[in-house]
Amino acid sequence: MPASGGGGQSSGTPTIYDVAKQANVSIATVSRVLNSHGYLRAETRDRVLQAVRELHFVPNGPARQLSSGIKKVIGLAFIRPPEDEMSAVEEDSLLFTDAVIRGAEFAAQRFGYSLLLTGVTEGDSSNDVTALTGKADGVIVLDRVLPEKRVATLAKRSPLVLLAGSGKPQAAVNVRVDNVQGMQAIAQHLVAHHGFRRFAFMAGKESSPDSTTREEAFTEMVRFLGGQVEPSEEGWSSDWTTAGAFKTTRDRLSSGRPMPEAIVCASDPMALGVLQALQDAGLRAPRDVAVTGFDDIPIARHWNPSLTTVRQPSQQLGSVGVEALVGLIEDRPNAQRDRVLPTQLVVRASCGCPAPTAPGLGLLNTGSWGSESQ
Amino acid sequence: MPASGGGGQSSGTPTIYDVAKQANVSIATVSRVLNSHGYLRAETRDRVLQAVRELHFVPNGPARQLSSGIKKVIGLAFIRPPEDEMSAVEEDSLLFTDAVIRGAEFAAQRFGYSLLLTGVTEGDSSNDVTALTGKADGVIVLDRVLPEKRVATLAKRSPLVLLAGSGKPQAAVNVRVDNVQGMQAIAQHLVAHHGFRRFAFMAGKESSPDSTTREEAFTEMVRFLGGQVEPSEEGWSSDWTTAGAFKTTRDRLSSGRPMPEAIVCASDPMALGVLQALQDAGLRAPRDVAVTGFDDIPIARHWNPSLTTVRQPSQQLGSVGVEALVGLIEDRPNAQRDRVLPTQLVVRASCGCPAPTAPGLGLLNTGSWGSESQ
DNA sequence: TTGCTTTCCGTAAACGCTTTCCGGCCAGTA
DNA sequence: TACTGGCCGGAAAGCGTTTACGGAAAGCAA
Repeated sequence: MPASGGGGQSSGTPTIYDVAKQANVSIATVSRVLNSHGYLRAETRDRVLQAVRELHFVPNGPARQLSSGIKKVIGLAFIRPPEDEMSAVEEDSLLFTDAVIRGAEFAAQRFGYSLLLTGVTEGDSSNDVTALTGKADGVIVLDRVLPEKRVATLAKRSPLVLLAGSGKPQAAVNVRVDNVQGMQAIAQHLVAHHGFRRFAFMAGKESSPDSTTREEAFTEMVRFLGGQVEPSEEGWSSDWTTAGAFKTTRDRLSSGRPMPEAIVCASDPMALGVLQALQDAGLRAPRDVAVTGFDDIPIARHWNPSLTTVRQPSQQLGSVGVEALVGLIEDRPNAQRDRVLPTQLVVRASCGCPAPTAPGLGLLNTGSWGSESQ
Repeated sequence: MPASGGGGQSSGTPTIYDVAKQANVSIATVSRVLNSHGYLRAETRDRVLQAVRELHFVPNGPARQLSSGIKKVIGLAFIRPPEDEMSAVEEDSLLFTDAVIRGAEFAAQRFGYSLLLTGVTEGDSSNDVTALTGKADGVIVLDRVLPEKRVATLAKRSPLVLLAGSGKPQAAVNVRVDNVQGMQAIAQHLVAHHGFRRFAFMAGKESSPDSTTREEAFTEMVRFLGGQVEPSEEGWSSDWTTAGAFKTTRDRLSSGRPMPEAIVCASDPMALGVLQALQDAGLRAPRDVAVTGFDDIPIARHWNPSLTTVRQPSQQLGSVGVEALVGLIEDRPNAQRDRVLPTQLVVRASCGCPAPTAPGLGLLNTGSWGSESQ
C-alpha cells in the first residue's frame, strides 16, 4: 500500500493517490488525464484537473521515469578549469563552452528534454561521466573530457555524441566543426593575399584533436602554397590559455631567434596572449608580425588590433549535437549521424588587412551565430 | 519477477539483478557494496565489484532516486531570449547568465549534486519551472523568470532560492547583489569627482526588480548630493538590450532636447547601445556626455571608451545560490538564508576619468571573479 | 556442548508512477 | 426485453533501486 493510501490528509508532497482520492477516481484515470491517453469524459477530466490544481500536484519525475523508462534528460559533460585558477581571459575563453551549452539547452528544450550539466576538471578522469549515463537518456561529451577509448566504451552503453572531437570514425556519433576548411582559408589568405612565407603555429595541448587537426591542415596548406611552418619542436606550443601563449611567445622573443612573419594560433585566447607578448616586447602587430586566432570570441572583434580569425558556430554545435543525440535516442531512421559544421574566415586587422570597421560599428543587426555561420 | 530475472543473459542494459546473479549474491548485497552500507566480507565485495566491472553496470538514476527519495539534482531556471532573436551583443549580455550557471555548476558538483538547466523565454509563463520541481530536490530561479506570486507558491512546494531578485522579504531565500551600494558609489563618483549635476537613468524593463532598485538607489543618492535625475517619463527606459537602448537614445537625440551630463545605465549592454547612439550622432563620450553601466561584462574593459561600471560577482552569485539551496534541502541548521553579495565600482574612461590602462594591459593575473569581488 | 554476540547476507516490501487487461455501463438495435 | 458494441474506469503488475527485518554462520565464554 502506498504511503498516502491510508486515511486523511497525506503528510508530504501530494502523490497521484491524493489526487485520485480528491477527484474520486482511480490513479489510472489521473495518469490518463495527465498524459492524455485513452478515452476520458470531459467532466471526469475537469474534476481531475481541478484536484491537481487544488493540491498543487507535480508528478514525481523519477517515478515517472522509472515507470516509463524514458527520462527525457540529456547529459552534457564539458571541461572546465579549476574554479580558483580562472583569470579574466580564461573566463572569456569559456565563451566557447558557454555558447555550446546555450545551443544545447535550447535545442533540448525544443525536443522536450532537459539538460543535465556536468563539468569535468581536466585530468580528473573519475567516473562522473559514467554516472551521467544512469541519469540521462543519452550523453553529449565535449572534446577532451574523456580519452578516446573511454568514449568508445561509453558509446556502447548509452547513446552518445562526441562534440568537437577528432573526426576519426568511432563508435560514437561525431559532431564537429570544419577545422580543415578554416585553416586552409587562413593559410590561403596569409600566403596569397599578404605574401607571407615563414609561419609559426601556436598549438594547444598536444592531446587535443582539435589542435592537432588545425595544425596539420594549416601546415599542409602552407607547404602546398610554397611557404613553411617552423617545426613544432621550436617550442611553439602552449596550453590553450592566454597566459600560456604569452609566456611561450615571450620566451621565444627573448631567445633572440628571428620571428616568423605570421603566428597562427589554434585559438583566440592564445592569439591574445601572443599579441600581448609582442606588445610588451615593443613589437607591433600586424606591422612587425601578423597574428591570427580561431573561434571568433566576442572580444576578438573589439581587441586592438581586431583579430583576424576563423569563426566557428559554437552555439550551433550544441544544438546540432542535441539533434543528433535525440535522433540516436529515439532511433529516428533518417537522423543524420556525423555532422561537420562549416567555419568561416573573418578578416580583421591583426593579419595586416585594414580593419573592416571601427570597433563597435556594425554592432547592431549582426544576426545570430546560427544564421551567420551557415 | 523482475525483467531479467528469468534465465540467460538479459537483453538491455544490465540491472542490479544481473550483477547479483553474476556475483552469486542477492541484490541487497550488491546495493550494499555500491553504497558502502552495513557489513560486507571483503571477498564478497570484490566479487560484486568484479561483476559490476564485467557488466559495465551503472545504477539506474530514477530508480535509485525513487527508492531513496533523494535526487541529488538542483534545478536552475533562467531567462533567455528567443533563439533567433539574438544579436552578437545580446549574446555578450548573456555572459551574466552564463557566469551564474558556471558558478552554480561548480558549487553543485562540490556538494555532489547535478545541475538541471531550464531556459525560459520571457513572457512564456508555462509550467516548465513547476515541472522542474518534480525532477529536482530544489530549484534556483533567476530574477524575472517568474512573477513574485508564483515564486512564493513554488517556494511552498519545494526548496527554492531566488537569485538576483528584489530584496523584498519573501517566502523564498534570496541571494542577490548589492545594487544599492553599487549605484551609490557611481552617483558619488559622478557628482563628487566629476561635478555632474544633471543625470538620466536608462532603466531596464519596468517589471524588473533589479532595474527598479538600481534606479531608486541612484536617484535618491543623486538628490541627496544635490543633483537631479530626469523623470523617467522623459522616456529614458528600455528593455535591457543594446538595441533597445540604442533606439531610445537615438530618439531622444533627435528630439532636440538638451542632453544630461551623464547617462547612467542599469546594465552594460544598454550602456554600449547608448555609446553607439551617441557616436552615430557625432557626439563623443565622455567628452560630450558621460556614460556608465552595470555588470562589468568582459567587453566593457575593451570597449572604446572603456566602460565605467559596477562589477557584480556573477559567478559567485551562482555558487552562493547553490550553497543556500543545499542548506535548505539538507536542512542545515546553521545555513545562512538571505545573502547580499558586494559590488564594486570600476572606474574606466567612459565617465571622463583617464583610462586606467591601454586596452589589453593588465590582462594577465587579474585573478578570478570570485577573489576579485570579495 | 550450550548460549550469546557479532558479522554477514537474503527476502520482501516499499518508492510513485505508467500501462495493460478486464469488467461494467450505456445506447442502440432486434 | 435481451443482446451487442463502443466507451470508460478500476485493479494490478511492473520499472530498478534502497532498506527494514530476520535468519544463518562464526566467534567466544562458560
